[in-house]
Amino acid sequence: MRLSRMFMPTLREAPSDAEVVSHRLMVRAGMIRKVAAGIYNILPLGLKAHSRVENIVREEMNRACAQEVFLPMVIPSELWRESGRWDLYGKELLRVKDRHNRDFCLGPTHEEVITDLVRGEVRSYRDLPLNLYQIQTKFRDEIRPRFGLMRGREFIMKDAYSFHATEEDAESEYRGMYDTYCRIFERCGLEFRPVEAETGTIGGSFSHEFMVLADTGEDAIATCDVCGYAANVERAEAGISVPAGPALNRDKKDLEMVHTPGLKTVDEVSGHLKIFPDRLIKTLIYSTDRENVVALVRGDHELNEAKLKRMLEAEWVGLADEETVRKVTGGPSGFSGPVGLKARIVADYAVESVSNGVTGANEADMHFINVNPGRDFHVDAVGDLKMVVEGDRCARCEGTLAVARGIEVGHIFKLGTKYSEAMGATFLDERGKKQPLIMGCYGIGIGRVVAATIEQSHDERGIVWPHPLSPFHVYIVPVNVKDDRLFDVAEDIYDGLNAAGLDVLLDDREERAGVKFNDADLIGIPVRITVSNKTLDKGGVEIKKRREGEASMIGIDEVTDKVKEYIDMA
RNA sequence: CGGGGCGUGGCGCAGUCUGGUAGCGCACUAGCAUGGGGUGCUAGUGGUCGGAGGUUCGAAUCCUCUCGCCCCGACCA
Repeated sequence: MRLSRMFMPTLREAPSDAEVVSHRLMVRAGMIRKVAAGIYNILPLGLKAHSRVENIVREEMNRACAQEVFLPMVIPSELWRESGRWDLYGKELLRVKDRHNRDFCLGPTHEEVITDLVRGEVRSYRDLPLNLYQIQTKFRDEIRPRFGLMRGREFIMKDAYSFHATEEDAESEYRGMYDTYCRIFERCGLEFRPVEAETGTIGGSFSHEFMVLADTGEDAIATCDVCGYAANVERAEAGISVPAGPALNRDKKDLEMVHTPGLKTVDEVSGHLKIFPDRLIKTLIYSTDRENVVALVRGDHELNEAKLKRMLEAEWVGLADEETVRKVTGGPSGFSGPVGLKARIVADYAVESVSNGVTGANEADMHFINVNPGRDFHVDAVGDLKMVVEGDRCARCEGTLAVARGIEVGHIFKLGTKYSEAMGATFLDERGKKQPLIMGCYGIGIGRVVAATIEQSHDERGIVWPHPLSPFHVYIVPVNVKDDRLFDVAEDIYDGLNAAGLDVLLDDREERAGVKFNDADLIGIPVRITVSNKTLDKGGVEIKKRREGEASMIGIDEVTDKVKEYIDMA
């Protein structure tokens, strides 16, 4: 490709709304342009990077015997009503009406469509197993799109769905996809980590996320360096830590009510009473799809709603509104406590070991002190409810958890029969018995892989593409296109590299060398060949690797071999 | 959805408080020079000041409404 013909509008400055480095660099390199919040045009350079990722994904999915299909983006509401998600998915589901006033949605994910397709065709266990995937545009009306392609509303995703006759087959497919995903991200040149994850609105029995490690990541992951346990903090189990000795042995004093005017937060109350926050019992009133519950965590801990939801086996949980708080506790929010409550009370393990603690008194501006679990209030269920933090004990071994940030680029789910049962997708087994299909689903955010790559691989001058994802292999800079001698050599090299099957960008613009060097660094092509009279006089051209600082001289006839050698070894 | 902020040429911004003929840098066009890290000089192109309504002799500037975008929050009682 000749740069003079390429639509690659590079920018010296980034738009002020671009915050993270991948977003800034993608805009500056002319890879993307914004159309609306979370909605982008993808320009040639950006599309080439996307294609590189897609091709790797295709190759590996095909190798794993998955087959590519292409499903519609506009989906009739009936399918979503069948699965129950029309009502459950919430505002992220963009709903539209057609001219007949019928409801449709823009597909944020395709379990319904694929299940509908498969239930119509698959009759027998002989038709199984099946793994179908597509690479397609998804739309999720995100609450707050940001960071360019990292959290867009419209984005390109590879999603695969598998169907099996037995649990064993389904789990073996899940493990197969796990391996396939590892291979995909390794081939992309990413530093990543698979972690145990929450299943969210997709549902299913268990799942793993594939996280690219990056400080700008929106997810936090907890890892144990002793046993290798790794999980999204939304999911991560907390080990039961042994409370400090004196706390256990403290004499139980009499319950007492104290005046705490206007003091609601843990910090305010503990500051006022001059005690550590771990003496407080934080009392959270939750509404769920079936009842209101009281959840207790220690004052210095945070509640993990996903854990609460699982413990309660609820469809959804959410903090209760003021009115509900009053109904449950009899007092205003900010002064809730478990003492005397009739509602169901669940508590984190750590709450049990608080003695002579502090809680709200279910009365405005009042707290109890010297509260003791068991004596002053009952707990219906105890479990792991806290959000893990750096330094917590690992739940699986004696190690300690570290918390790092990551970008979720892939997610695999063992779905089970959630969709097949809801939508009547069944097959006949060997004995002629009707069974629901056992499903799995496996997603990769293509654009996120691109963004995460840049997030992980850049310097102050621009992008530094890992070879497999780079839009071009080589960038040729003739320092002066008006000099025929030099430009002819550049064109010969260009032809030679093209003939060798490489993707080459020839900067034939009438720009100064400095401009070209800066653009070359910005768009991050792995190899740069500079053609100038200075080097031609010494019988060669200059080769510079984007990842390395120093350039070196090579003979003109060596260029193709040297470039191939460098590109292939990555 | 709550709070805050911003909409002025393609991009980055000043001007708004205190109303008086719309400005800077980059980019773009032409010419000359230059030709290894965003070069110099000269001459240019390009703006309904997000939109609608109002106040005023006069509005980018004041008032009302509206649209869009960004940031924070929307879980710690």
